[in-house]
Amino acid sequence: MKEYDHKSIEKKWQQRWADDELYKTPESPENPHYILDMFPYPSGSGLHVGHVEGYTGTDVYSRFQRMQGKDVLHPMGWDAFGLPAENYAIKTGVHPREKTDESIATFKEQINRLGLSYDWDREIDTSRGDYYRWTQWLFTQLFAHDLAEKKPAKVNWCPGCQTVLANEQVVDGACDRCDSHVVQKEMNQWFFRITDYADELVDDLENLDWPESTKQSQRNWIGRQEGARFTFAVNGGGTDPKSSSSEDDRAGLEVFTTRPDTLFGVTFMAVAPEHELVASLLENQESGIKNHDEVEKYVEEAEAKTDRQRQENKEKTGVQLDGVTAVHPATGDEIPIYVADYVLAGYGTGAIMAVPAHDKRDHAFAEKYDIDIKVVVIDNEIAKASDRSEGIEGTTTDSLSGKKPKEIFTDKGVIIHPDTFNGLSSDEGGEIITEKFGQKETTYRLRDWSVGRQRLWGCPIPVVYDPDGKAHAVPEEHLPWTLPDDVPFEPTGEAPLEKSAELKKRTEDIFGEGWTPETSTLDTFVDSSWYFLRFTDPHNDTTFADEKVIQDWCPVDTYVGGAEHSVMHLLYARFITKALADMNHIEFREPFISLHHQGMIMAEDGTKMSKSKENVVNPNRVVDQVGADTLRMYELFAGPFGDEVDWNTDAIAGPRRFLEKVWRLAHQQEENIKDTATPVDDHVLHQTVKAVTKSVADFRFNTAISSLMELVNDLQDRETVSADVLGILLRLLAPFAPHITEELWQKLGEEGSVHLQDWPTYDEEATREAEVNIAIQVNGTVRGEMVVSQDAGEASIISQAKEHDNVSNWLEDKAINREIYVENRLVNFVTD
RNA sequence: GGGCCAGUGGUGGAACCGGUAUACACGCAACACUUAAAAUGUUGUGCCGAUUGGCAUGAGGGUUCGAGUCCCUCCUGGCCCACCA
Repeated sequence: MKEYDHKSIEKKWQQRWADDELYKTPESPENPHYILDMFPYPSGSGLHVGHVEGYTGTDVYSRFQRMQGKDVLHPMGWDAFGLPAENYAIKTGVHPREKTDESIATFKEQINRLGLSYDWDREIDTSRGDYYRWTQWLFTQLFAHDLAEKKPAKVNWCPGCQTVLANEQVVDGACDRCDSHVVQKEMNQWFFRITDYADELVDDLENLDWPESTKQSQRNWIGRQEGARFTFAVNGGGTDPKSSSSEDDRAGLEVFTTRPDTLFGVTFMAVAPEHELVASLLENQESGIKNHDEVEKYVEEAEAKTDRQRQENKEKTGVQLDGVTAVHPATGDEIPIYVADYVLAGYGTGAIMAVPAHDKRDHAFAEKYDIDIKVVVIDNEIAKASDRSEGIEGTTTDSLSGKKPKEIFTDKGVIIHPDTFNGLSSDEGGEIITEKFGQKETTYRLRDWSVGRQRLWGCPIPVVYDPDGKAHAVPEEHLPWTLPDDVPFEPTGEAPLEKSAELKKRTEDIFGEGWTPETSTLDTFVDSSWYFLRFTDPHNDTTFADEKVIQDWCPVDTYVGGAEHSVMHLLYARFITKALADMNHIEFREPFISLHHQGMIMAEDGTKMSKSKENVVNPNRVVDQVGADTLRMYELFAGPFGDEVDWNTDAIAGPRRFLEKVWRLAHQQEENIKDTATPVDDHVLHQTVKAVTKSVADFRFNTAISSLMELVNDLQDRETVSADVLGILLRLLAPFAPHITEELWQKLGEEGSVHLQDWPTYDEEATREAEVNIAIQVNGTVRGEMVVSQDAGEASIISQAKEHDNVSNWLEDKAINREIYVENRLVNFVTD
């Protein structure tokens, strides 16, 4: 018997499959199934065992679907624009193009050594003109439909990367790439209006077969809040609130709240330092604000701070706007207004009605500045007037401060008597109060998507400016609007493309004197927001992808990638899909029907694998030592697909031994075939086919593998194994271990590749065993076991059970109250 | 503070609709083969007792003939979000 030599076998079949174009995507699919991995950024450090689990999962699933007769689209490509290559260029002077191509070559070689069944004819590279031409086309479409716009905005500026960052890229006030402290800067920026789709992006999550945690992350990110808007008139500064002139912001201070039921508990207002009311009070000489300088100083200090610095300061701070008051819309009470930096300018209206009795932050502020606290809700009911001084103990206020409110609710100047709401639930009261004094409002945490980057290694924004400074999309015939080649790498603070003479000249040549190019590039999330469409028709040079071909394959049936993309990438791709649907380019509104996350592979010590800790496992090394088939099985067997697992070199022995057993089994079989006609009617076999089929369909690869191990353990104990049975084993195993199964399949003398065979089927009837072992319980505790035949009736089984030696001892002198029989499982006798 | 998830042998984990908890694998031990080792094979392996018993799925309650699974309270850990009104 030959030894199992994984090296020669894997090399041989990888070559053969490539020559035979075994994984070519069918042209006109009748039974399409689109299985997609999140395509990687080809980093310089190469593929990492963490990638392997995800890619192997989709590979197993793709092979399984093909064997079940599906036409499978399973492509791979490169999310190739990005900062690391540019930073590497700055450091070494090597052009990002060169470095990127090198990295891609490394990745591809590593992927191919794993025996993954990608159709490489469909490879895409987002940094190539034939791809980004259509990214630019997408931009011009959004621009034409008012979904892309340039607007002045305070943006996150990373001094380290010399660029603008999206909110999503700022982690705890620091750049998520270089960790520099992010500062705020006012700039003109390109945005995609994702907020137009906020409601649909929330509502459509309902119908997606995605992990609940991922849907929840998206909901949290979008942050839809139902609540109410109230307008508080502003008094003071010599302006009569009732004669509000339209351009005077002080006529009404608008607030958003999710707790309209607490309206009668408002004792002060707080506005963000950036709020326009503050600015107008400070600017207007006659505003009558008495502490002008103090307020100005506070605002200046607050604006110098980043959000992070404001958060770090746990103590709430603020300054009262002296001489100005707000008028309560229900009671007419005059209420003090404060500027306070705990109020966020970017959320809601940038101003709040403060209810210190029912909000922790407001409470802390009120305590500090000695402001009234009015309890208006007790135990989720609008408090009765008499309760507003009594019964406070043990309520929210009590738990907040241990203090009694300083002033009890007053009905001075009440328009509608607040007692009208007594005893209503918080929700009911809130609704009525909203109706009478304000209006319903929904607000979102989601901001528009800032897509401009002052970087070199990205897709150029296809926009030029006429001599008046008006933006025009570059017409389609000039796409791709190529990335110029004459740009120095070193960052200077201005956009790298600013320094390109080539780009300037090109713009003037085409559009005329005085025209200038846009010099920022697109966020790489734009590149990856539509790539799944391009895979359906990657070589099309007249459109981004033929509409009919897209319709053939899309939406993606099965999408797999890391949970770290739960928000950004997945949200952006959903938005672009909806926008393209609204522009009538595609006919579906969700890109990914079903989604799975692969778990992270941690280092042996349970920490993240990282280059600096030198604990990264290179898949090539493992493939050399034990083979790709073993590595694939090891990673899928280590635990549930979505769970994080620690790499464990010792445990690789299990799958390797298993494959060696299969190897020996096949060879022994070859040497002493006694009965090739043994019918395939064995219940173990049928049970295995059933279990593996179900497990793979559910992405439960670890249990699929253990079922296969059980089958092999069983076959090993038999004197002979027929070719039929071996053939079934090999087909079940083929998706997991494509090389060894192909080798053994050929050895069996079968026609064609094992990967082109039909998936084995099972007969439900045949999975049943003639005799089953059932448990006998007395009062729920197992007291014995017995073997019964499948056709024995309930009555006979129960009487047999009573005869059981041990059980009869337990039943002696007891009256049986109930007899419970569960088919194929157990009998339970319930006694007194 | 909010959201989501998890806690089962020495280890990774299995247990589908509430029905014999610990499948499968790693590790460990003994034995066989061997001059020896490796490899392979066989047997054993939750804990306490040693006889047919008792106790075990983070802790404590509950529902049930029966709970790892369902409900309540709590503890621990992880991930994401967070001065979002």
